[in-house]
Formats: sequence, C-alpha cells, structure tokens
Amino acid sequence: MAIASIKEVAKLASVSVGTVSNVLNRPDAVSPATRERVLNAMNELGFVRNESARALRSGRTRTMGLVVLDVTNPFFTDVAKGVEAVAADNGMIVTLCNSDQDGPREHRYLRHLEEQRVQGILITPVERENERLEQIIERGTPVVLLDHRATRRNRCSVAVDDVLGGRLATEHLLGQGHRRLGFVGGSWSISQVAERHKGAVQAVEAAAAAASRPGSRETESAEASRAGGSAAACGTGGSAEAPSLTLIDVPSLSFASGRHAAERLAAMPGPDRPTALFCANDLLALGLMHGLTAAGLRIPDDVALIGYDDIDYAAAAAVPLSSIRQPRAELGRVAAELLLEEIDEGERHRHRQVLFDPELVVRASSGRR
Amino acid sequence: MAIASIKEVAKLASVSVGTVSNVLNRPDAVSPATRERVLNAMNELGFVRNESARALRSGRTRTMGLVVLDVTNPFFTDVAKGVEAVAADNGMIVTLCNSDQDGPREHRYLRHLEEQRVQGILITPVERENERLEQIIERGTPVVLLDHRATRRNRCSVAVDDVLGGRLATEHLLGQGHRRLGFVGGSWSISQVAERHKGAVQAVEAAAAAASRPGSRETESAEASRAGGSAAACGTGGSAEAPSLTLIDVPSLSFASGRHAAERLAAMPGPDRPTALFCANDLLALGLMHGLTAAGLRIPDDVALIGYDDIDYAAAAAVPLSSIRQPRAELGRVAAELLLEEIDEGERHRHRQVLFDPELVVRASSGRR
DNA sequence: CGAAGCGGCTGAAACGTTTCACAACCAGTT
DNA sequence: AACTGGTTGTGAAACGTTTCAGCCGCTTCG
Repeated sequence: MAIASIKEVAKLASVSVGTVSNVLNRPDAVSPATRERVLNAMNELGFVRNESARALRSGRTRTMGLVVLDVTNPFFTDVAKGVEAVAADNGMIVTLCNSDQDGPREHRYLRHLEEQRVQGILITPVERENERLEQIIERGTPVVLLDHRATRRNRCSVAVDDVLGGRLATEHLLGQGHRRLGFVGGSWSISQVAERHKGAVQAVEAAAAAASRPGSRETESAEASRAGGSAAACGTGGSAEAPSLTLIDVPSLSFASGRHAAERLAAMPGPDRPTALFCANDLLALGLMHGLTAAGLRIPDDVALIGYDDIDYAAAAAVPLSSIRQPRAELGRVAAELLLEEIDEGERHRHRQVLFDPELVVRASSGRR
Repeated sequence: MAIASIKEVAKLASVSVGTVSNVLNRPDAVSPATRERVLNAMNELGFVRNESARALRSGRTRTMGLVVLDVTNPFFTDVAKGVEAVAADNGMIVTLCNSDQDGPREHRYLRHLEEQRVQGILITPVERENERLEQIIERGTPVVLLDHRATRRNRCSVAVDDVLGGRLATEHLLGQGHRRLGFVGGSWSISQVAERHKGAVQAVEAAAAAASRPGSRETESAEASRAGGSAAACGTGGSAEAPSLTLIDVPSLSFASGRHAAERLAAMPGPDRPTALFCANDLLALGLMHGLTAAGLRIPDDVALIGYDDIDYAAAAAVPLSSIRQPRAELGRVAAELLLEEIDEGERHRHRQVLFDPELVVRASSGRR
C-alpha cells in the first residue's frame, strides 16, 4: 500500500540513500553500473519520488499558481494555455485556481498556494486592493498581475490596454453613424470593465467636442474623423445629435446577464433605446444578441452590437459578432516568462509592466446602417 | 525573506512547538489564553503553514487531481466547476491538469500528481489502456474515471451514456426524414467518439431493418417510428431510400476541424453529400456551420446539423444548434463525491459505475425539412 | 615514494511539521 | 493523605528527501 521510499530502494540496490538521490538528481555523478542497479530497484519497487519531502528539504517546489476570475471564460482558458506552455517548457506545472470573482474564495486559494510554497503566482485579482496579496509579495513570493495593470511600480504586470480597446470599439460605433450609444457592463470592481468604460467615455466626449466646433479639424483618430464623414452621408438623422452614452448595469459578465439585460432594453420605448451597444464582454454580447433577437429586434439594423475578447464563438454567432481582440495566449506566455524571470533573478529583478494593444475586429453585428 | 516556522512562533509565544501545532490542528485542546498568545505571535511573524512538511509528516495532502482532455472545452470547464464545488466543501483543492489529448503530456501530469501524493485522481484518459494509470491504482491512489465507462469492475466511473446519446441524435435526424446521414468525428481513441458513433450506427441499422420489412411493427423507439410516419407524409423523396451513414473523419474535435471538414463537404457533388450531419461535438458542429454557411449552403435546408454537449453558445449560434445535453456540473459533482467516498472508505470501498442519461435538445439547425 | 587530485560513494544532519508518550498541575473523592 | 481523572502543556521521534563533508582507492605528477 505505502509507496516505497528511497531507503528501500537503497537497500535493494545495496547502495546508500545518498546515491539513490544522486541518480535522481545528478545521474552522471554516478557510475553507469550502479545507476543501472538503482534504476532496476526503483522499477521493481514501483518507486515514486515524494515531492513533499523534496520540496521541504530543497526549499523549492516546481509549481506556479494561476488564479483566474472564471475558468468558464474562453479568455482565461486561452491565457491558461499560454501560461501552461511556458511552464511546461521550464519543467514546472501550474495549479489552476478559479476565484469565480469571489473575494473569499480567492483568499482561500491564495492561502493554499502560499502554504504550498509555489514559486510564483499569476493572478487576475477580484479587487484592486488585496491585503493578502500584498502580504504574499512582502513575504517574498513573486506575483505577476495578469490582465490588470500594476498601479504601483512594485510588481510586474501584463495587460492589454483596455482604455484603448474601449475607445476603438466606441469610435467604431460612432463611425457607423450611431449617436445613442450604450455601454453594457457590470462587476465594476473589475478594473477591465471600468477601463473599457473609460475608453468609451473618452471616445464619446471627443466626438462631442468635435461636433460642438463644427469647422475644426478633428484629430482624435482616423476612425473618429471617418465618423464625421459617414454621418454627413448617411442622412438617417440623429448623426447630428450630440453623442450620448447610456450605462446599462448588469450583475455579471455572463451570457445569462446579457439575456436579462436584453429584456430590459427591449421593453424600453424605441426612441430612448440606444441604437448601438458596446458590451464589456463577448459572453454578455452573445446573451444580449440572443435576448434582443428573441424580443424581435434585428441586429445590426435595430441595435448594433460589439463585444470584447473575440472569443471563438464570436465569429460563429447568429450574427457574427464584432469584437475587440486581445492577444490571449501571448498574454499568458509573456506573463509566465516574466514570472520565471523574477523567480530566477530574485532580489535584483526589475519589475516591468507590459501592455499589449488590442485590435478591432469588425463583423456583421455592427455593420453599416 | 524566509517565512517564519512553527519553531519561531513557539519561541515568541514562549510555548513548545507541539502547542503551536495544536492551536493549528486542535484549537480547543489548548487553553484560550495560550491560544491567543500563539495566534498573536503567528500574526506578528506572518506565519504561513508549510504544506510540504505537513503532508510529509501526516501522510495526507488536501489535494485531488483532475485531468481533462481540453480546458478550452466548455464541457470540461463545467465539469471542473462541479468537481471544485464538492472539493471546496470538503476542504480540498483541485489541481487542474490539461492533457490536451496528448499521451506523453498526460503521462507527465500523472507522474506529477502521484509525486505530489494527491488523495485521488479524476481523469478522462486519452487512451483506453493506460499503464501509468494502472500502476497508480495498484499503488493505492484512488482513481475515478470521468466521462469514460470503466470496463473492468475494478474502479469507479461516472459517465453519460454516449451510445444512447448517439442513438437519440440519429433517430431525431431520421425522424426528420433524412436518409443520407453523416457522422463527423475524429480522435477515435477517445471512447466517447467511438460510442456516439456506435449509437448512430445502431439507430441507422434499426431504421434499415424496419424499412426492409415494411409491414412489421416498429419497436425501436418512439422517435424511430415517427420517422416512418413523417417519411410517408414528407414526400421529398429520399425517405424511401435505405438510410445510410457516411463517416467524415476529422483530426480533432475543434472549431477549426469543423471548418476544414465543411470545405470538403461543400466540394462534394450535391447528390453524394449527406443531408444531415451528426457531429461528435458542438465545437465541431459550430465550425461546420460556419464553414458550410460560408460555402453558400443553408442550414438546415441544405444540410441539417446536430452537435453534442449543448454548450452555452450552441443556442446562440448563427442557426441555433440542436444538440445532446449532458448533465455536466452534475457529472463533476458526483465524480468528486465518489472519489471522496473512496478516499474515506479505503480498502472496503465498493466500486460503482454511474451512468447518466443524455437529453435531446432540438433547435433550428435540425428543423423539419 | 609521497603528495595531490579525482571519481564514486557513504553517512548523517537538516528541512518544518505532526504525533504521541508522558509530565505537571489542579480538583474532587475516598 | 493518597488516589483518580482530567486538562494543558512538553519534548523528542519520525516522515522522505537533499546536501555536504569526508572517506576510499586509484592515477598522476614532481
């Protein structure tokens, strides 16, 4: 029942435990003959190294922790794949934890990871401020923030510029001639949501400013200046209105939330309803699409839709979904590399903040009006 | 840098290490006064229990391993959630490993899990026969097979009846009047694929047998007998043909594979092309939908489609996708419970094979012709 | 011929816990 | 006063590794 230990292997092979340990860790420090003998003994006994003992004595594990907000979200699974690939290349394995956007849960996992003495932690935190995480860093475990910009310079982070992403999406909708925009989001404690919203606000304000001084040269962006052009040509009216951004609050960034929000939107009188929605998330957008369609609204004719993340299914949706694409696996890879770097370099590590640019992907759901 | 040990806590609180260990593990075996003193010392030093030492000494970890074929597949993430919920309720955490349908990778993860001395392993194996897994079981680590029926009675398994699922899907397509059916699948070493195919073959053969003795009472199933009825009524021709099942082989059960397969199918002359496709997987079906639509074929008019798994996005697809639904989170929960049971009971555990029934979900992609 | 160097191996200490036998004390009973 | 029993606490042994000083026998060099 109990698995054989190094000691029994040593006895069977008539060597000392030190030698057995050597064939495990420094195989060429032992002569081929004895090495063979030891390996045979191991096979015969079905020896499996005890990682706990090894970790205890050597003081280092071969594990890194990855804490994500939602394992069900393809964004995070792609990131996880990137992380895992790098980890595997360096002989490490990753313990994947799902905080499910729940603070106490996250807390529990962090404690467990620290007790396991993982070499480092990659995390998308639920809350911006996190005492536990702070302590973990103080006690010396490297932490890399994932998809979350480090505000202070005291740690590494890998993120995509969400403000830029929000601006891209919104400028695109404005460029399609929309003026009554809506931002659908929730879980505001998640910084990505707030930042995407911020980008949307920036884009709308810029457009409003440009509209209020009609003769002035627009410098915002190519997309924004195209907005002016198409508005003039489009003539559906409304383009002359000052652009507005309604906030549609949802409890979570899920498919179900989107469907519920759709019911509320469908119940609004047409003239109040935004003609274009920017969703904080593709899942949300897909739920919205489903709900709006069920309520008899056409996409993009009645309501244009753009999501965020460009998950695989975005292209396969009822109306192919426009979205903002993030380099997901890349994000995971770079994060893991940064973590490994910090683990290696220890004290003399210089923290870095890597920021990727997102990319606008236009599909039918936000097609020209 | 180094985290404080129990010894330093003991010194600061002026107690023995045994007492510190007691406040950790049997808090009410120590008087409130000293307990308080010890807790304060822990706080002051930022003590974090060393799980390696604990595991080494006590001989038990608080971890179970979960090895899945693809973390990117919503089926497995839902299962994982179920597992995790049960684990958390019992104070355990789960190490999630992604074999990516790769044998050597799976092997590496299994070795790691055994070295970690996990309390038990939940796994959907890549190959039916798996020597490593066999050894692990022999050495005493409980293993529960997930989504994979145990052939021998020597272990627990939790699965959904894939043969039944295959039959349900196929009988449904036959019931819609289709006669030239196709089964799209790959990775045949995965038993689910083979079993779904087997169910499809059974349904087709039953229908063929029924057709060849026209006057006989059909006893196959309600769905199958409706097939005969609708065939007579439908009159699109072809219903009188003997039903056939073409095998369309794909390299993997992914969205991309589906798109490639769609190109091959679109290139076939119309009369040869199946009028209805049963896909081993929703991802595959969605890829197929995307590819077929891009090639100008209409769904379900030119080709009817049914997938398997009923992932969230199935309902949100361009044409809402018919599918076979499995009780996913339930699967994970029951599997984890079975594992915990086996961990508890040890030697005197009686292995059980739990089999869930899948459910047919009809949507537009396989609508009546 | 003695010293130095080297490859191969040994033996024991150490890592941070848990566990367990037992000591110390106090209260209550005879 | 001598037991009994219960509650708190102690101290040391163990868990299975890694690591390291050092030993042995052999070759090489001066």
